[in-house]
Amino acid sequence: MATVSKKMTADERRAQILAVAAEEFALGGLHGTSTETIARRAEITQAYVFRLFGSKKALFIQVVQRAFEQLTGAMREAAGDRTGLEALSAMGLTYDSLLGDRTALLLQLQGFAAASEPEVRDAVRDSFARMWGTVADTTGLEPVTVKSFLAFGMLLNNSAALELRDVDEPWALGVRTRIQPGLFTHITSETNQ
Amino acid sequence: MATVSKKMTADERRAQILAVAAEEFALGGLHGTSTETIARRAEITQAYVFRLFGSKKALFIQVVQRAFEQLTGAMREAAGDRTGLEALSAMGLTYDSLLGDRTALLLQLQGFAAASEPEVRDAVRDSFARMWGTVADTTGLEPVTVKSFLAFGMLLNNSAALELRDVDEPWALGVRTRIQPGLFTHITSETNQ
DNA sequence: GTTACTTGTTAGTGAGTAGTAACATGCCAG
DNA sequence: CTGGCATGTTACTACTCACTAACAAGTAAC
Repeated sequence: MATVSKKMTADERRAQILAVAAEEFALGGLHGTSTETIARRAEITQAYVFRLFGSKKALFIQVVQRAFEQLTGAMREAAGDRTGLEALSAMGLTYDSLLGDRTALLLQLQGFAAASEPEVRDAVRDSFARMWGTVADTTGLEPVTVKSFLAFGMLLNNSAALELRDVDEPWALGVRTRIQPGLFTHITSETNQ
Repeated sequence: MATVSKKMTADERRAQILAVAAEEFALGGLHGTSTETIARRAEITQAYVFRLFGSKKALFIQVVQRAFEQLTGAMREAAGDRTGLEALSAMGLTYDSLLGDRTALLLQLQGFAAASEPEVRDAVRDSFARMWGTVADTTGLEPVTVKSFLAFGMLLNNSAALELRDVDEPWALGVRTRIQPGLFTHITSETNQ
């Protein structure tokens, strides 16, 4: 038999479901993905998904949170001991490199898009706050600079959704233009602080 | 009788449905909004929505396109005869002022989020390209500057989704920090062009 | 090898879904 | 005032959905 079909521990199964659900939710979002689809890809019954996660929304929130944590963790790691603009530069390169695996970027986007559900909104607020905090703390730079950095990240999420990699037009090239992080700090806020 | 219930022309009805659908799709997205909901709010039967728009996806695409056009048009109008940074500054103020009416911003977001559907993706690519073109043409500034400007726009969309207006924490204040557009041009691309 | 427990399935519910076809209603031109 | 057309509804289909309860199967300890 090709299918081994042994029993997993609940934790292993949860991890597997989270992985599958991440890919599906990234494309379909909260409402465009069915628990049946996720269950089928994990080769279990749909009922068991509910036993392990309680509800579809709860699963979605976990998946989105993990995506944020993955990105935030990767940036913190990339910065290492560096601070200031050097840290920001390292973070930027990491974030860019994640274009290869669009999943985490799309999950951020789906999190924002589903934020009209209060529980999702609260979770995403929290995750985004942590991401902001990480960038602010490790770089030690001004809020405006952090804002600029994250703004480019949000644009990157959207260009991942549009698959701009495949578009060869001037505007799409413009969106893909790399930013030189050394000059981030020249953006200043109106209220000089 | 309180309800007048006269017949409208198809064009009037279409306009009414588009208005209602905009509000609903802005919150629920393509898959989180039912045609039944839209029809009920427009006080017609759900079947008639299909007669006028063909499919839910077609209606969604029209709604998203109009949201992009609304924003793009408002920016072009705000710029007026101005060019360069003055035009960009005027545009930025307009975009910001739209935070009051979150609908158009959220619809952009929902358009990106539903872009795994090829028809949606193509439509949003097109709309976004037009927005890029408008900013690039009216300001005449470098691609990197246009990119920065639009990146802040994308962040604004997301902060509208999270209702950051209601959040009174440092990071949320940071996200709301206004950018001084005069210093946009100090962001440069890595590949000096 | 039986007990106790965890992992998993079967089978179903009730509600909601996008989309269709056939019919009704109001309105205007002649 | 009537014929024809545009506006709208009724009634339905075939299906999918999230979620539940009750039961089965594997596994580890003793």
